[in-house]
Formats: sequence, structure tokens, C-alpha cells
Amino acid sequence: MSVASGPKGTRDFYPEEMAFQQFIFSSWKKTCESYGFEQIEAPMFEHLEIYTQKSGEEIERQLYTFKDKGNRSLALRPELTPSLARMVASKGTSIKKPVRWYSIPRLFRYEKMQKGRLREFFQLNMDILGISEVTADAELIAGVIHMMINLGFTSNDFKVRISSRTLLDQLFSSIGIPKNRFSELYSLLDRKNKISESQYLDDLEKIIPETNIRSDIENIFNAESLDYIESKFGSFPAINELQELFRLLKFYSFSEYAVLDIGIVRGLAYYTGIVFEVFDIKKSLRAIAGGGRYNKLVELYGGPSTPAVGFAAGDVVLGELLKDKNLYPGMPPRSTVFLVALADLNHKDLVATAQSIRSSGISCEFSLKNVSVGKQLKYANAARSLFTIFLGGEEEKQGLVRIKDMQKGTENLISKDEIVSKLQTII
RNA sequence: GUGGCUGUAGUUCAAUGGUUAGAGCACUGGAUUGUGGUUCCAGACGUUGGGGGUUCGAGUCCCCUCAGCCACCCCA
Repeated sequence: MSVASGPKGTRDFYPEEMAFQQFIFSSWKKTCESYGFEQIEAPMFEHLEIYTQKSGEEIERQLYTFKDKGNRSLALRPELTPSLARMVASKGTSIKKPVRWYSIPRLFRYEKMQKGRLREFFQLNMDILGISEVTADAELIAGVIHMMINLGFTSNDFKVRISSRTLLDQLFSSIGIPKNRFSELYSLLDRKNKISESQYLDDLEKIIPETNIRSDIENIFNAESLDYIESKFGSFPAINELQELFRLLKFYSFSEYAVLDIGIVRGLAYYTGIVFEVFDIKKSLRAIAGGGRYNKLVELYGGPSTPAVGFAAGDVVLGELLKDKNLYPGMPPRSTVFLVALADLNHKDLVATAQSIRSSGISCEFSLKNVSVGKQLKYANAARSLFTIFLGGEEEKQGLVRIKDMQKGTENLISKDEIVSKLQTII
């Protein structure tokens, strides 16, 4: 293996991989467009500051950064949301709201690779801007659920796990936890399922020495329903918002796909309200998608105050789950029709027939080498063709051609003049 | 960034420190020039990831490096 391989964490897309990717992308597009989202695209690299200003230096460790010839600091985009917020911000108040945008960006993160995590990958992004009402959160979560359904998944394969940053903030405040300990608590909550019970209790004691507050936290973290939280801690605006969200999801008939999970925190940064992640049912893979409300981001980039909610779904984890569940139907035909030249056919007739089929919008190919009929049929298989048409020979003399259905193995004689019209009726 | 495991044909994997490193699948060609998917036969395919060391002898043991997998960190 002396041939060069691509850089670490990148993939080559041969026709097989490309077909698989297109299967995912075209399903994504179909879903987005059925929800009335318009496609956008942004530059593949941006000024470094748009990523560092909102997060810390920790972020820079995972960025591909470089200087251009004008000595400007740039970075390959690790996510789309900052670019999107910038695009919205730069239109100021002139942009027509609500904005319903989707995009399938190619993204780059300098990360230690693991299963489901590469250095170059794609994401589907769906965002609604300009609506502060929870109806937008519901519409977007419905969108992510529908995206999964359109790919063939069922409620036995995945769940959207929903939480709220505001709810946790409000609960923590109400039981007397100072704001400066919130981030530690979020981080612990995020780790809760990965570490042992005793480790978790030790860590919790370090953050919260007061016994009575710790037992309140236990109650919050173990809560399985909004009603339970309400009965324990009273009513909060954020509880009502979540209840409204679940009520709305019922209208979409998507209740079975959505569950409350207080433990969903989403790695900090810009989320301001409802947050959610999509997991496979066994939670054996990393998150398939994640998102939530980010009402401050457009403002941060100098735009008018704009409420926003969005999510992103990566192609890598989703691809693995599709293969696990056997939902990929395989590569489509390369050519619908393969022309087989019998011995006496001249090349001019072969090409002319091919061109008339191609001009009618039906894909068609033929062997560029003069080989046996058996070999030509093998080529037809390799092209995954649905039909072969035999040109020349005895039939030719009567103005006929033999057309063969490659799946059924059946053959029919048709008039040479009606090849195109016949194909149009049977495809 | 930290720690562990693994690198052998295109691919999935064999080979106690000992002759010329093997097999399935895939690939190419063929089985009386007009019928594919099945079958049969043949062929091509390797600096054992790369470099260094130990040894009479290294795919096998040691070191370095690169790559992949896994657990951390992180996950926008």
C-alpha cells in the first residue's frame, strides 16, 4: 500500500459512497422543501473571529485556521450557525421574517477521530428566525422528526430528547444555587450517564456542599415528567412552555417520537431556551442531531434582536444508523437502458439509437468495445440497467428489435421505430 | 491534548522466531462469436503501513513514526 491516502479524517467518495450520500441528501432536501424551507449556502471559510468571539480559546484547538496572503486570520467553518447569523445580521431589518432556511454545509473540525466523528463531514441545518413563540420550536422539532421518518426510521429506532436551558436555570435559582455554579452543574449533568453513581455523588458534593440542596437536585435530575417537577417545585414559565411544546407535537401526531430528558444540556454557548437531541433508541451512537433556541446570536453579530431556533444533523452518524437498520436501498441504475450490438450491427446505427433514446430523457449506454453478446450483458449488469435492447441480427431485417427486462428475464419483440415510445410507457 | 488496542493482496482474514507469506470475496480472461445474475477453469494481485534495531534467521520480538479503532477531553 504505497499509494497516498487522503488526509486524516477525510473520506473519498467513490460512486458507491456518492450514491449513498445522495440518498441522504435528496431525502433531506425533500423534507426541508415540504416544510417550506429555502436552501442557502455560505463561504467554506470565515474570519477566525466569528468563531472565537462567541466561544473561548478551547474552540480554536478544534479549528482549521490559516492566514491568507493578506495576513488575515481565517478558519474553515466548523459549523454553519455563525455564518447564518452573520447573513441574517447583515441584512438588518430589511429581511423578510420569518426566515425558514436550510443548508447542507461541508464542515471541518480538527478533532481526534472516533467512530462517527471525522474531520470533514456534512450536516443538515434547518433554522427558523424571527419567531419567538414556541410554535417555531415545535415546527422545527417536527421537521427533524419528519426528516428521520422520510429516511425510513420509526419510533422504535430513535427519539427526540427535549429539555430546556431556561427551565434548569429557573429551577436551580429557585432552590438557591448561585448562578456561578450553573456551568459546573450542566457539565456534571451532561456526564451523569457516563460515570459511576459513586463518582457522580462525589462530584456533586464538591459542587454543592449543602445536603438539602443536593436532594433537590436529585429530584430535578431524576424527574421523568413535567407534572412531577411542577408538583415538587411549583409552576415556572419554562414548564408551561415545554408543556405547550409537547401539546403542539401532538397536533403533528409526533408525540411518540418525543420525550422529556432533563439531562440534555447541549454544549453550552449560545442556546437560550428549549434544547433537544436526537438519539438512536439504544443510545449506542452519538447524537444524530441536536439543536435548540438561540435568541441572542444574531444580535451578537451586530444585527437586530432576532429570535431563532435551529438544529443540525450530521451525515456520519446518520449514515451508520441507516446501514445498521438496512434502510439504504442500494445504488440506483446507472443507465436505464443498455444497448447490445449483435454481430452485424454497424456502429453508426448503434450510436444513432442511443442518441434518440438519450434525447428523450432516458439514460442509455452501450459497450465502447466490440465484445461478445455475453460480455455486453455483463456490462449491462454492471450498469444496473433495467432493460437491454438487442440491435441488429435477424430481427433487424424485419424492422424489429428485441427488448429484455433484466430483472424478470423476459423478452419482447418491438418495432424499431417505437423504441422510445415503448420505453416511455414501461419505465 | 491523554491513555489502551490493531496495521499482512483491492477487501475480509490465515501463517509456533525457521524453506518460495496463504484462503474466501472482488477483479481480469475463458468454458463452439445471439443472452447476464448461478456454476466451473485460469490469471493478475505483496518492499507484511513506513523507518531503524535484536537475531544465524523477523509478518512474528524491541524502539520510532504514520494510519485506523476504543476510552477520556470536547462535541458549536
